[in-house]
Amino acid sequence: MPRRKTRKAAKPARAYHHGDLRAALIQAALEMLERDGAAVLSLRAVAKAVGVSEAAPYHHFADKEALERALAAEGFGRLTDRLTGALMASGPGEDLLRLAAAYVGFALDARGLFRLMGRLPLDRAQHDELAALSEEALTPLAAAVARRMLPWGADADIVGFAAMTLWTQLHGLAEILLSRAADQAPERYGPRVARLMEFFEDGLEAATRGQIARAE
Amino acid sequence: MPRRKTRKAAKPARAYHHGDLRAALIQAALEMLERDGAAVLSLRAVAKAVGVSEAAPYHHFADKEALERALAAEGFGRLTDRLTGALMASGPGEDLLRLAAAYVGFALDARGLFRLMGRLPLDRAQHDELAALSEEALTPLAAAVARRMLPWGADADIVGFAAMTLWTQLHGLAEILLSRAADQAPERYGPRVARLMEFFEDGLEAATRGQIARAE
DNA sequence: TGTACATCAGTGAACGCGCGTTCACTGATGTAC
DNA sequence: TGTACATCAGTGAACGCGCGTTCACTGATGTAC
Repeated sequence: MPRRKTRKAAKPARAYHHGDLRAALIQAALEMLERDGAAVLSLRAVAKAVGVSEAAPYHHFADKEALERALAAEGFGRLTDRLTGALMASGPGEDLLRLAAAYVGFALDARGLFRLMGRLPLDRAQHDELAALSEEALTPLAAAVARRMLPWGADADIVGFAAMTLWTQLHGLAEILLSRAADQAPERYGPRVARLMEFFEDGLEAATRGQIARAE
Repeated sequence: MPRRKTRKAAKPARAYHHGDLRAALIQAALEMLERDGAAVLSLRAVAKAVGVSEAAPYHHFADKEALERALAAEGFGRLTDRLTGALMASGPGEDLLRLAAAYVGFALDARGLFRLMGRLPLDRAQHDELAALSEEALTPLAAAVARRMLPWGADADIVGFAAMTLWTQLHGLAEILLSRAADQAPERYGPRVARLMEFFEDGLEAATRGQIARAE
């Protein structure tokens, strides 16, 4: 087996150049986030976990908040993937329940990351990439709501509002579950999520009827 | 004007004994919470703000978390008061809207405190006083929902669930508004809250009809 | 193919900071006699 | 009413820590010629 000195892929175990330190820092930070919680994340500790000097991260992130925002971006991406996957895997009529389970499941599986995502400011006004990513996660929710409501004759405005309502509903439930350790077992929160979605679906029908009644 | 040396009330401006240091620490901490955010609250800074040594707070709070829990307790009390007041001041039919405005208003007026309340664990299983206080805040919500649904023939179970739904809904909306500075002007969130409550009320009716239909 | 060199991604040490908490102490207070 | 004393709520100094960030530096890499 010949040794190829110039190939980047054939790096020794502890090269001076890391290869992809940025990704490694994010990965380590994600792990620490779940182990220790979002409150105690530190750049130094992340660097140490990767086995690199304290100053090294500054070649990849301007400051601590830049790392946090990169982590949150990763988080919004994962949430979007999870919701999209849930929507795709849904049979007719079960999409809302699946989406709800996916949202709450994400919050509970990635508590540290979810809390970090929740505390960073999202300001669309200043071209915030994070704000855009957070809105992307809404897309599958909006799609499911539209699929349900449009055949009934709901207009786009009411569909959009219903999607926001679903989002705030799921977000509130997730936050509240995170505060209460006792409620985090699937057999505890599962029925609650199911019933919440029944309630929400009843509301969708009623809101559509209301819109039509007002139009007549 | 005679000087009364033994009267507690006639204390000099800077007495060795403070009088009510515990309350003063809480008060100062509440102010710092709103000024600097929940993330950077420190016992030392609170002591300094009150003008007392760094060690003094330990005569009143076992550790930092004890202070935080006292602050959160105060917060839940204020929230309960605010919701109760909103309910009392409501004319017929406007109670839900008023409660919603009160909940969101509290979150926005006391952002630091609200965030602190949201991140402390609430474990009813271990006789957590804070968990009990957080449930007290639900009472006015449940009362308003009951007032609405009971005349329609809803049973206690569905009323209880609807109250929880209202809570998660309002909590989610509040959290999301806190993340987005642009949405925090009353003229922005006011209509949203109103529409959310219309949607919720439609849901209440529909859920009650659903319950009755299932029972027949 | 070999070499000079610019560029990049690291290092290691340090700065200055604020933090939670503990300790032996002391001044003030209220009470028993 | 006066005094001794226990108790309480403060002080001030210190311990040890981890943090974000900066700096001058150096080793590795890729490229122009």
